[in-house]
Amino acid sequence: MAPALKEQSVTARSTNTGEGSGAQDPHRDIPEATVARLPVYLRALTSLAERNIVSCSSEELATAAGVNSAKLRKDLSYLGSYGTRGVGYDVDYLSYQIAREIGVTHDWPVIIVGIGNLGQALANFSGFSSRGFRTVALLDAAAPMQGRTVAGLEVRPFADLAEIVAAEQVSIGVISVPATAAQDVADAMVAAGISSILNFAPAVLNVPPGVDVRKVDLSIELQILAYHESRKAAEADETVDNGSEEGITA
Amino acid sequence: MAPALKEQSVTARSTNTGEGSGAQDPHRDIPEATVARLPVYLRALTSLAERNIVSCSSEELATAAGVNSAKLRKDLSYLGSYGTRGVGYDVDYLSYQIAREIGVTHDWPVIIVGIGNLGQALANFSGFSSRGFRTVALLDAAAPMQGRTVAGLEVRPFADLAEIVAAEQVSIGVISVPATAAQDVADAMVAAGISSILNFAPAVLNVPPGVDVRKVDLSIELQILAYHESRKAAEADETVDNGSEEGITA
DNA sequence: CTATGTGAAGGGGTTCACAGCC
DNA sequence: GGCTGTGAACCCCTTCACATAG
Repeated sequence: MAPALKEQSVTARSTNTGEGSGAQDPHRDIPEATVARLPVYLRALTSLAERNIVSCSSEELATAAGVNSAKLRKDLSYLGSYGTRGVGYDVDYLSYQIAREIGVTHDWPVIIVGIGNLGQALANFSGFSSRGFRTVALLDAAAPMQGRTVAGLEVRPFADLAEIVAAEQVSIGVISVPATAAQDVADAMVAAGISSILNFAPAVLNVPPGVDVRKVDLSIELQILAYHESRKAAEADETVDNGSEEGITA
Repeated sequence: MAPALKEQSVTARSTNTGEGSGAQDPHRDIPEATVARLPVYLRALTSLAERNIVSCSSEELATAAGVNSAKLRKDLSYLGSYGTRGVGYDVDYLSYQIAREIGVTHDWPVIIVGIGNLGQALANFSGFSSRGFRTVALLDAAAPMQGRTVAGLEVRPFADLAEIVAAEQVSIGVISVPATAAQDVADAMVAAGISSILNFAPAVLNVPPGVDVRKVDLSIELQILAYHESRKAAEADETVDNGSEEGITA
């Protein structure tokens, strides 16, 4: 599972017109936890489609997505009733509905700032360019990188950021620079008009309200694993120490 | 209090062995959400220490970590009382206590399987080798990669996995192979004795109970951003449409 | 008087179990 | 009969507010 999914925006504009009646809201608000799983369902559906499966039950889709079926059905219920009782879901139809809800029926232009080892890997990552995103520019502040071609794109100077964002209507930026430079890059991105940032630098970013930041942090993930690994080791020791403790031994 | 003993599963799978008995002392159980933030606090503390700050309040540390102070204090309270009322926290002391709780007072050996663009970036990532982890081997199934040196380590055949894991006592593995190969790699890792996996492949992994899997998925993160970005656009349109904000439209 | 540590209240998310429809 | 869609119970996490200690 992805890291804790708190963190996201402050955009929290209460769109709640609410007052008075139960009038249908313009946009249902989907729980954040559900939003984080929709892409997983979409991928599972794509995988089923590739195997020429046209229809599936909530149980099957849930298994493919790695969740339980109750959760899957509850999640899908926030989008609407796209299944057929007693039958299941049409793979293509549900795929489209989820893609539409996420907003990836058309491609989003994305820029990557920081073309070091990680930035190059991201630029080459096919998943980027396939599922709803198109890398339109690579930027780096270091002169040696500039002008080189990575993944078919020329690396351009960081100073061109604002110009590119405006020209290509970019609203999503990826930061893969060292931690010390991350805040400056974020500031420049926000100033240029970007309102969603995916941050790979191990640094806390300060951004104004209305800008979303998601963080991917390798060493944090490893440390979380280490914590549980430590406990496993401790438990094993304990079990050896006082062999019993558990009644089921019989 | 001794809440349910139910071992929660951290990540996707891993229904831990329901260790019975209500022994509470051995290891207090720290909420998963808190565990996920401890590494963030540790990094913030390290950052403070580098600036020669020896003491800090919960407010200062919380700001550095990007959370609010109430949450920080609550989190730290699960570890014990390591602060001084009316004063704050000693940076070095608290750092050590958190590192000890996470289990990163000594380095964990890690192997990386799949030395493509991403694998090479991970191997070169200094954060890996600094904060409690040491990359001991790089493996790849493709002959052309084998024997090459990446980040000072020779790339070895995937077939050597079990041997290396045993020799180096590896319990944490990183998967950076294409999605189609990920499950096979995971199976081999588990068979070799690895019990924690960090998965970069866009695939759902099935692992037996007791094995932890954490997933880092680039396109999922982007899609979550896209969802919010779509809504921002929709809201902006709306605002333009019916210029009035609230209006009961009498 | 200051800032930590913590019961208690409040909100979300997951799970259950069944009503509703095919 | 089977499977979806969903209210309700349950549980965890966050936030508040203050007792507590220096």
